[in-house]
Amino acid sequence: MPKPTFHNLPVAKRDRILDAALDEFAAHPLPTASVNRIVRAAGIAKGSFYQYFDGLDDLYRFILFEHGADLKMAAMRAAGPPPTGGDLFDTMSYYALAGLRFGIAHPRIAAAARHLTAAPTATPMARELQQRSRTGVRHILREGIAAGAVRPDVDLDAAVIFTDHCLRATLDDVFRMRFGLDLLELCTHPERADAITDDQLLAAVSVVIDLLRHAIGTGSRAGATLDLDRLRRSVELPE
Amino acid sequence: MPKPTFHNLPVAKRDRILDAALDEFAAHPLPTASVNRIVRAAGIAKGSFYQYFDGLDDLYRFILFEHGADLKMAAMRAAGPPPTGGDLFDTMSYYALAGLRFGIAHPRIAAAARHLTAAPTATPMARELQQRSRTGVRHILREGIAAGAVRPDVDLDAAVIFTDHCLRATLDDVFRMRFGLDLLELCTHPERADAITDDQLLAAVSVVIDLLRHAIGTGSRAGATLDLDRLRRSVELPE
DNA sequence: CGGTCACATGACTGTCCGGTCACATCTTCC
DNA sequence: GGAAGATGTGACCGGACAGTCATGTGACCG
Repeated sequence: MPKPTFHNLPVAKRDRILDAALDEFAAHPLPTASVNRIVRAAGIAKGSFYQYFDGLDDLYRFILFEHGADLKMAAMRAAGPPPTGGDLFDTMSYYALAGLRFGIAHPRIAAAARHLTAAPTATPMARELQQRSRTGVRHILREGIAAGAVRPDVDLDAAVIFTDHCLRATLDDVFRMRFGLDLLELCTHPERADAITDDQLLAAVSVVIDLLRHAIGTGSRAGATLDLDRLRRSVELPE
Repeated sequence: MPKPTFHNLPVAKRDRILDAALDEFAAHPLPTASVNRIVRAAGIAKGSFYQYFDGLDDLYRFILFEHGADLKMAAMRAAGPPPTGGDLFDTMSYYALAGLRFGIAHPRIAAAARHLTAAPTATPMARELQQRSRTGVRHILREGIAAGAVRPDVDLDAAVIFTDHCLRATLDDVFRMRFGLDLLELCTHPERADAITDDQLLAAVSVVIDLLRHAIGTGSRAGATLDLDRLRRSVELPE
């Protein structure tokens, strides 16, 4: 956790630091990120950095798990509840779409998170992020099975891993392929996102969700509503 | 490419260097790998290293794309052709199983490759590895469509990405989950692989392939034989 | 006023790194 | 033998890094 000194900072200065940190973490995974570069970009003294944070890890964790998580939750909430009448997979589409939109609006956060999820060496932070995601997915799949939308004969553990990959890595790649747009490019050229229409985004999501639907769905368009808050509670680690 | 001096080396010395490099690349992705550590472990002078290789990239590329690729191809060939009578997905299982076995036998190579595929920043080498894999998958899917084993209405581009993720990342994770065994642990404790039976491995593969079958298969158990050599040729970059 | 406390600063230390190069050693061939 | 070329070597250079700390600054309070 950042030290109290950080939270006491004037907003402008705090934002300058967050901005520099986001730039750094979007461009570099934790092991190659540099305190020196951040303080240079933020225009603060090195000593000050260590008065705000315990170290890079501390800042990284704050950016992803507090700053980023808050922004994302707010965005999901602002999107409103999914339209009624769809089945479980329609609801998943809806949230996946909101997730994509969030990544487009905040490419640096998405890029930082991807550095973590993609890291092959399982750091505690990566584990935590993965666990959060998979706990949520498991929750959804269990509801799906109960509602008759998901085949009850799937191996749940494997299905969780599979669905998680679909919703994150595969969707990411399909997005990149369809729009020829890497997250990092989006960080430096945010205007490129303007060319993307909602229909195109939805189409990209649908392709992946359809594969998912065939893979684990029952074929009966059973309905299921995902309660965002319940989902969130299920995901959050015990305190 | 390594310089001729490297290939002229006495076998024992060359193997010492390869061994040290494999240790390093299994434990560290390219950006944090260190020449110093390698030469220390291999017991050679730093200057010698630069007489064998242009730099770390050079060695990394050699390890993955020559040394590793040769070993893997040999292993696949040694496994023999897939049993006849199965459909396309059975054949995929067969090769996926051979791939898993290779990873167990050569965990350091598999770990190094994963560092590359997982890296979120698309280096030229990562791109090349991904392209090789996806070209092969595309080849397979097209044959699958022609043979009636794969739904012709799938979006081919998306299906390639999807299948590629299933066969590599998802399978990897399912393996890790089922056996509680990370690749890196396997590097340091190869004896742990002894506890794994072929049946268990096949079961892990089958779970993933079944999801894949549901996702993109037609349901008709159409047969298709994958010719390893033709596949390899389709994957190799034009020279 | 003086004293205290929170924050700011950047020079400094010790470490590691990649890459070089002048020199040593070994091989080969005449 | 001895010359020439190939190979081996590690001290050395410049640069980057994380983290520290003595010193400075300014605000607040009695």
